[in-house]
Amino acid sequence: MAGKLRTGQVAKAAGVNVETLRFYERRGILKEPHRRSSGYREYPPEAVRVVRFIKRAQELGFTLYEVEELLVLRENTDASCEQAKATATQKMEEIEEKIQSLRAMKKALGVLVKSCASKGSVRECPILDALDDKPTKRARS
Amino acid sequence: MAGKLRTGQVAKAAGVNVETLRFYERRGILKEPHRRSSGYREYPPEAVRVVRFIKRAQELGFTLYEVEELLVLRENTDASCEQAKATATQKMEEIEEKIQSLRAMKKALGVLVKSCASKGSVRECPILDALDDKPTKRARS
DNA sequence: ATGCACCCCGTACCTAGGTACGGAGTCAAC
DNA sequence: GTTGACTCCGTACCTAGGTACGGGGTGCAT
Repeated sequence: MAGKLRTGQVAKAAGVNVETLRFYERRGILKEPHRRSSGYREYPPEAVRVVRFIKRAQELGFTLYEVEELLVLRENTDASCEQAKATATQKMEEIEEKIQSLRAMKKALGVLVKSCASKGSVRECPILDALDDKPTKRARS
Repeated sequence: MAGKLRTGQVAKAAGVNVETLRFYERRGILKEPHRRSSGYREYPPEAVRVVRFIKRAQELGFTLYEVEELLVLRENTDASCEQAKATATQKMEEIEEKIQSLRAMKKALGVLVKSCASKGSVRECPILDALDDKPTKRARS
């Protein structure tokens, strides 16, 4: 059950093109699927989710390398547990900082919209302030 | 008060290199500063904040083009207000979706860390699920 | 009035992340 | 058993976002 998928099907379902799958495979971010005797790749349905994850994570500002780290965590839950835990914890912090920045940006845009809606002009636009005390390097403790 | 800055100073303060400033200027994302009679650029202190904003926004997954849109909003608060409002509102939605995705990712990592801390292995890692139903169209509140 | 750091500009080059090409083999429906 | 869509692989090419180079001018402290 749960048919195996071929490259074209995975690509279409995930919204990427076939060459991208091969590219990810070469990069090691997508692991090599089983092959038929003909050489055709046969992906498990999960592959689609992996690829979608990759694309979404990229939109969130993660590099392929970082995405790979995240995916490794996924498999790696028994071996080198402490290591994995440390990585995960650190990623969580990074993610939290991104969330904070995005919240600030959203808020700043909200202010713009509102001032725009009510009256004409706003001096001192808040957008720059939004990311000004950037949590970029480390959230201040 | 508040001296004008030269390229090197802005670059250093913002953590980029000088060529990057020129590159942004060519791209139109950083507007051309005043020049001395010698041809030297003189930036207002705010330029540093603009550049930092650009860098941070990129880390949040925005392209330079998108960053430009955001920066344009900043200046554009009187003219074509309705237009600006629409753009801002749409960006806010996009940002909210990113926040949702990041929250989901963070939570998934939390599960990993916990399961890792307590016992050995976890089947069915939650990371993929995190972005699986990406909030692209329907953010769950 | 010289030295050294800094700036100018144009142009070439680089990395990340794909995309496209093209000749050959495979699958399945007709 | 042929046809048309799909897949294989290697290699070349492309876009975004910078970086580096190099020859020449500037600023200012000594």
